[in-house]
Amino acid sequence: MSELNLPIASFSPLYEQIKAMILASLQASEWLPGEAIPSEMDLAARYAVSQGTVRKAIDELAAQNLLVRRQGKGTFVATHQEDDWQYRFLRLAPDSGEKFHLVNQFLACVQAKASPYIANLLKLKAGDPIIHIDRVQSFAGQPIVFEEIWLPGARFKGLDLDALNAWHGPMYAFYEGEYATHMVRAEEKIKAVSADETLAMHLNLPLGAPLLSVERVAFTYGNKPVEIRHARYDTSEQHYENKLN
Amino acid sequence: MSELNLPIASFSPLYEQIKAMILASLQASEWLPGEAIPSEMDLAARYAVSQGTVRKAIDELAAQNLLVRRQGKGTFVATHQEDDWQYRFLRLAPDSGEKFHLVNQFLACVQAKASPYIANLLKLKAGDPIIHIDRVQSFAGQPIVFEEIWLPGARFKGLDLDALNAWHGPMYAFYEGEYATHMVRAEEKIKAVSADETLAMHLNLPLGAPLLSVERVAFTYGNKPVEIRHARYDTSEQHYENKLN
DNA sequence: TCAATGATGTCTTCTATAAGACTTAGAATT
DNA sequence: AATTCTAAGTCTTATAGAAGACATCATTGA
Repeated sequence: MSELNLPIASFSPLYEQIKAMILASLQASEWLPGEAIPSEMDLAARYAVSQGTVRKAIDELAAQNLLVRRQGKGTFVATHQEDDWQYRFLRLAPDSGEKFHLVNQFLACVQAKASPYIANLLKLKAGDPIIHIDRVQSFAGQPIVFEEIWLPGARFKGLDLDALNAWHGPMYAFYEGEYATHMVRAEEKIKAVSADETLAMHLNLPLGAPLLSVERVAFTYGNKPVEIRHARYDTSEQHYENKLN
Repeated sequence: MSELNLPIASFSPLYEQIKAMILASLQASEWLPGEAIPSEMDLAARYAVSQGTVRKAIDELAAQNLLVRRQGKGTFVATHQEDDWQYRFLRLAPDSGEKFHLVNQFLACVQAKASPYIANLLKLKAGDPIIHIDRVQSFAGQPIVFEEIWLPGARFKGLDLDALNAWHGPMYAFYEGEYATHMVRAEEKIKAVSADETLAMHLNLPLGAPLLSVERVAFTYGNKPVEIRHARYDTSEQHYENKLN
């Protein structure tokens, strides 16, 4: 059924088509992060397929962490404003195994023009307006993370140091609440580097100390890159954790 | 149905019970890596449930990379002896983006007694026999990886330098073929360190050069740890790649 | 009287099954 | 040699009922 009224993905299985349509609604902000989407039955009626077909579509979106299912309650749009999502993108952990809470200090937030390198990663044109943030994060009084962030100026209009300092919580919750930008996934490239003068100063380490360099590109819906980060971790007392499946 | 003849997981959904039973067969080597398992229909008959229920169990095992489905052909036990699995556990990639093939050189393979640290990770007793391997891997003539490997002596009886040198291919394919040990998943802890004298020598770098330290624990079926690795990567021309979802 | 308890209804996702479509590969036919 | 057929596998879709969450409302007990 319903092959005629579907402009996209006409020759794929029904549940793939449903998946694409739900994704489109998500991307169009028809349902906002944290909100419930219509029930499986409602969606089945809307798309004129069975509940099980909608279910399979939702299953895959939930597997990608775009949706969150709660039996008996409903299915919700994933949000970074939840406690258990604080550390979804932070793989750094203390060697001791204890929980850790990083304290944030923003050093700068300036408007600038995109370098060719940054422009390329963010799919902008060199010279387009961007916002550049510097921050240090500390644990137990010790500065541990030095991080630079680049954001497209168009999407994050008005972001300045005051706005950042007024916010208390994870960065991605901030983007979501203030700039309607939900991060879906990210790619990281990790290297070992030596502390230069600036890094040594900010992280309170000797010149040449080994640091973990983590370059991240983060994406919203539709594989759109919207944030570049370059972090340097002092890994003398902590490590980057990764699971391979 | 069939609650009486199931010793394990009696109060979980049927498909979970099936999943556990398939997993048990896998662990017991009833079907070997690379082989096809019985068809969904056959398994359904065997466990006296419907094909769809078996399917859901297999789906989850396939999602964990324990099984591989091939439409029209069958479902197969995952194996490391496949081309596309060469790089499943190797996250190092050249900055340039090109494909790379690492050339292996084994330096040592000795029998020893487990230190408390290694014993703990491998769930052995300190002093139990282990095998300790040193190797260097090169790309384009340059040594890039220095790696130490610890294996439980009991499981890898007879492994020596000759056996290693006779093998040409990925390590995990070797374990699978020669020691009936299939790796299922791994955990890595990553740090930045400075090259000491030994490392500088092996990797042809100045003393104190920054290196990526990667400590891995690898597990077979049943969450059994069977390999410890401590690698040091020279990341001046390559990086460790990671995707966050 | 009032608060705590328990039954009930409704809306949700979750589980299980069945039927037919699609894929693959090899045998049979032309 | 190319084509068609067939058998055996997985994949897709639909349906029915079970199970969880929660609000409502009646009942109970002090």
